[in-house]
Amino acid sequence: MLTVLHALQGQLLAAMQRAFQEAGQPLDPQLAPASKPEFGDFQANGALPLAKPLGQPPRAIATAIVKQLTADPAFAELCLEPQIAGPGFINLTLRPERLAAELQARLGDPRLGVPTVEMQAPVIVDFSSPNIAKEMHVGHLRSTIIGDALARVLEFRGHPVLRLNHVGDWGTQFGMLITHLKQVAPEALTMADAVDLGDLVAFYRQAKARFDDDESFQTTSREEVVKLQGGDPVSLKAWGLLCDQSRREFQKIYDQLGIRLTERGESFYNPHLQAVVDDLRAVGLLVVDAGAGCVFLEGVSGKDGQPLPLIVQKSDGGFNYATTDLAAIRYRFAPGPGGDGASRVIYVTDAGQASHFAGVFQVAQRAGWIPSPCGVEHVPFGLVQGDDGKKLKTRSGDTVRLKDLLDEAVERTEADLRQRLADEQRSEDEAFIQQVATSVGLAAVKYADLSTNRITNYQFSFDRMLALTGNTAPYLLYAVVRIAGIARKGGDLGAGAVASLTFSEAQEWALVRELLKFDGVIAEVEQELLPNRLCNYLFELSQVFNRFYDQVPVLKAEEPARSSRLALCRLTTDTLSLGLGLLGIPTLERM
RNA sequence: GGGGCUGUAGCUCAGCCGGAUAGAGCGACGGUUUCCUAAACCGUAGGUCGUGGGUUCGAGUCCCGCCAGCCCCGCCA
Repeated sequence: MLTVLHALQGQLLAAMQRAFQEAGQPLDPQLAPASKPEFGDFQANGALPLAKPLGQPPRAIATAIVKQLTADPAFAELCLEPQIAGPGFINLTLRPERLAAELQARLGDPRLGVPTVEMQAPVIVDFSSPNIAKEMHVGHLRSTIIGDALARVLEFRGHPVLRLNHVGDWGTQFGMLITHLKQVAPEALTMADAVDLGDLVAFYRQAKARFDDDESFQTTSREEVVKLQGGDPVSLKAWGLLCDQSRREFQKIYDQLGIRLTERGESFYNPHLQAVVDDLRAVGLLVVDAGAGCVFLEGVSGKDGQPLPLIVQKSDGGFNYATTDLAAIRYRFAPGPGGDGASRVIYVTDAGQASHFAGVFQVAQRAGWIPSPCGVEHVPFGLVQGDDGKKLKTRSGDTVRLKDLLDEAVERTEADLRQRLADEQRSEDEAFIQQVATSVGLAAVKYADLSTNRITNYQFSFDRMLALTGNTAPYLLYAVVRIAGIARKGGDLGAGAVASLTFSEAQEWALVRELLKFDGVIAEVEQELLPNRLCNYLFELSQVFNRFYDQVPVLKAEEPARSSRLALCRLTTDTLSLGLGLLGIPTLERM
């Protein structure tokens, strides 16, 4: 309905100009979707702010606007007679035939009315980013799920999206890992093929334990870091083996979640780190303080009111994460072939890194690495908390492994499903049970995360996310299943445009109006980067559909109502499937 | 000390650029099954939007103070 909205916006503004062109006041129709169904489809609040400057009652102003508006034949074609309500709101209701026409246009449209962007510069979404040689844990859950959903929405809008996995594949911890590897599995370094190093987490723990206890191991580890940074072939080979092993483990999770990522770890930027510091020096931003290369931040002061530095070169000459992040920004905005030529770079990381990114972005900005119309954004999200409101931990107090968390969701779903089958005396084969349990379980985890505003902390609860009622994945998936049921029972949902759509019931019109909101919601998510807006919409759509399904017969209806209702079913399932798909959630035929 | 985020119904959360009587879901209570999957639907109860000021036609929303919780603050990421 965005095109309708824009048309109305123009008509309202023109009407206001005709009515009050002498006023010399800024005119804004303040057009918005109606706050309640009884107010129609849209409301224009623009009369109210004019009351004082014009010295007229707001309802009189609204009346004057409406008079001009109704004189516009284009408006009369779109809307019924506007209503003035309350202190001076102008309520607009679209003509039923316009609504039906809008719906008709979406029936044959795989994009469901969502336009494709013209601009073709790449958008980078930086998300997930686990550390090599460590396991993915609950801390990676939100970044991975939210980042994937945002990437999908941007891709759907037509942006070329680069999904970057900025894995932690460099740093001092590799000294001890490589030293340990060389001593424990020297044969791995001489073999041509990748070897299975087994449980990397245990491997990491062993290396860490030795590093903490054994002084000579520490010394060797430190020397190993230097060798690695110096490009020693054996050290590099060992490093590569560790990365490969980690990569295989990460990939299992990504496959399970259906998430596609391009790995480009921190090490990728190593060749560019020195240039970052050189550039900063060249533009006069670099200050050496206590031996460290710093850029002092503007508008950020520390304890004694002194400006706070961003350290880009340690006093020992080494680089740190700020250097790497700066190198990444510089590379991502730089034109090809030595850069990505991005127009927008989005970082999906936890809110705790907000000040770090603010500092890095400021320095990149001042260094001139972010070209003018382009933008860099931190997309923060809150902590994952347990039922107790504290950071989520296992019963023994350990960090929750992502794999365990996902497995438990699937197991719980399976147990639920088996119970239900028994209660209903339904019989399904094993493959069906596994498929439904996996699909619903993972969908529930994703949806629960995506459906709350990402900025606040998120309270993780299997019971809530797997509930079959309320704003949950199972509820939405069930709406899709119901429509699939109608199709199985003889409803033809595959037909093209229906000759004429006719609606008579309130539930039908409610569904029509809800379906037409889809394009606006997508535009909002693209701009605000808030997936919960899409979740809320899909939940409301499911509710409106369930009301319709409950109260209005489809298959048993007489023509022409039957075809029109089937068209509503078809558009509902298409919208839910597309919307859930953009959240990374596949739908089911039966459950 | 400085900075950031959060505070809305018993619980979990929405709330768009400041707009009409602040909304859902869960839980509670009460209904609905010859009928497309009741994993659903309908209804009732439940609020000093942390708090005190300010801005204005109008504030949950914007500004200032305060309270509470969480997070960040020089060589980890």
